[in-house]
Order: sequence, then structure tokens, then C-alpha cells
Amino acid sequence: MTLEGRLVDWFRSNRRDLPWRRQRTPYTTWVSEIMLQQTTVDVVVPRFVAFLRRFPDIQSLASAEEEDVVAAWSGLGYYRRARGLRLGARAVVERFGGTIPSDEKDLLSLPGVGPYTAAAIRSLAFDQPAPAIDGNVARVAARLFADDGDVGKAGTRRRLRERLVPHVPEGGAAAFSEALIELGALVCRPKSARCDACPVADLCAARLTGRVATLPVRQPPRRSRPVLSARAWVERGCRVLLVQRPADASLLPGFLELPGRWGPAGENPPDVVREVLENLGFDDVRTYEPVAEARHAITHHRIRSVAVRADVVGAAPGGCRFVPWDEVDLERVTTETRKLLRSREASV
DNA sequence: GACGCGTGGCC
DNA sequence: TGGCCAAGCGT
Repeated sequence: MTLEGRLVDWFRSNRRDLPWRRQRTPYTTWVSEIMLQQTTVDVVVPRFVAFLRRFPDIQSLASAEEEDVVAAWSGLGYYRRARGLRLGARAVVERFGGTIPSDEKDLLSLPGVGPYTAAAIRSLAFDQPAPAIDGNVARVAARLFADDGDVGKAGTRRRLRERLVPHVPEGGAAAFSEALIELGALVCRPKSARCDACPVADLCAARLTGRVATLPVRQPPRRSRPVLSARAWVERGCRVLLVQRPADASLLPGFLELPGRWGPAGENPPDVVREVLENLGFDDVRTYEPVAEARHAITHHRIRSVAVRADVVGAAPGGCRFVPWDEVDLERVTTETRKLLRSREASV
């Protein structure tokens, strides 16, 4: 049987039951593909279901407030994706009469839709012969064709796509595209390729030349650096002091957090907290002992967060405010601060 | 083309 | 634990 025939057959009997496969529409495809960018399936599944409940169609998403869409994205990371999705929905309503386009150029004109997502929507939702090359498929194809180009480079991905396109079966573009993704996710794994379970192992050039373990080629990732994040824990009655990150911050714009800043690992948290509170405009800052600690990671940074209890005199200056505990909206708080709040809660 | 952008899980 | 990874995109 042909390569494509075996892949599609394998997919038919091995495909996972995932919510976006149950109701395959351009909208569900779009939302799920954006959520799945750099994000694992297990994390996405519950968030996808909740998001679809909250924004069941493109009109509801287009008319939603940005902060509500971002809140629905809470914990998924890469929040630009949420803002792009909402802007994209508005663009679809305004420019395409509310119908998600199937044309590649039209799709690429939507914010957050790049080569992968455009191909995914075209193939999965419209059955067009556009194999979607994500990390999984790049790995599968690099091994299948024994291509030793850097799969992180656009040129390599283009070449792999051109090698795959001739295999797209007539009337089976969606199954072919998704089968490649699924094979990469379930069988042709980065570390342990389960070639014994692979339907195309005997056609795989990497397998035939003993290079499965060394393909695909990719640039080594950058090293992560340790960071100390010192946070102020200021309570007043049943309220806690929070600041809102600037709307134009590149990292987590608009999110609420405990006042503080990142710094080198050697800094003294109480000193940093004092400095931060004084810079906010508070007088008579007193710091006490650390009350919560958490570990977090943001691309290339390993963060050790320490919350230091402090007292201040005077009203909250602009940009920060005392929020009643029962009104702290965890969906609008950074994950780092959420971890600190939870850690404190757990130890009380 | 390199870098910034989040997070959770796994070993 | 730290490194590595996961259905990328925008600049």
C-alpha cells in the first residue's frame, strides 16, 4: 500500500477522541489550532471546552471584550494568541461577512495565523491539499525523507512540505494532514521513536539508514538563567496590595500581580521589596519575613519567587490598589502571583 | 534570522 | 532539580 494509504488507515484506528475532532468546523479548528501552538494537548482539552462554552461562535468572540477573552485564556500562556484570536474574529466579521476564509492569503492576513495554522485550517476544515507542518510533522517528515536540514528554519519546512504534497490523497487531505500530526504525537516521538508501532517504518529513510536517533536536526535551545522575583505581601484588613502591569508591557500586559521585580539570584528580597514599595510612592515601608515562596519558569528564565510581608503608610498611589481577598480574580492575576497566593493559603 | 513570548508535565 | 519539550507567530 502507498505511504499515504497506510498513514490514513493507521490514523483511522488510532486517532484520539479530542473535542475539536468531534465537532470539526472552521471555527473549532481555528480556536484549537491557536490554543495548541506550543501547548500540550492535555492542557488544551479542558480550556478548549470551556472557551467554546464561553464563545460558542465567531460572532460571540468578535463582540467580546478583550479582557474577557484574555481571562478565558488564563493559564494557557502566550496571551498575544488570545488577543489575536479576538481581533481575527472581528476581521472575519468585518472583511469576510462572518465566514472564516479558506484561501491561504486571506487566512495569513488574520492576526496570529501563520504558515502552520493557515495550512491546518485549509486541510483540516476545508480538505485542501495543504499539509500542516508543525513540530510533529517536521520531525516525521525529516525522518521519513532523511532530511538533515534544521527543522527550525522556514526553508527546511518548505522543502518538507513540497515533499509531502504529492502524497496528499484525492479527497483525503484532512485525514492525511492530521494523520501526520498524530503519528508524530503518538509514535514518532523526539526521544523514543516507536518504530515497531509505525505504519510506514519500512518506507522511512532514517530508519533504513540508522539515523532515527539523530534526526531531525535542530539548533540547541538557549540556556535558561536563574532569576529572583521579590514580591511585596502587604495586607490591610481583608485586602491585599496588587499592581496592574502596564498595558504596553511585552510580558503579561494588563495582568495584576503582587508588587515587585525580577533581579539577580543573589539579591536580598526584603531590600528589593522596600525599594519597590518606595518607588511606588509609599512612605514608612517596613518589611518582615518571607511568607510565601514559589517556583515558576518563563522562557529562558528559572524564577524563584519570594513574597515578603510588609507594612506601608498612606493610601495606595496610582497604579496599585488594595483588593479585598474575595474579589481577587485569579484569572486576571499572573501565574507567578497566583502560585504565591496559593502557597500562602496552603501554609495557613 | 534571532529573539521574545507562558505554562505545565515529564524524567 | 533543571533541562527539555509542546499542534508557532510577530518583529
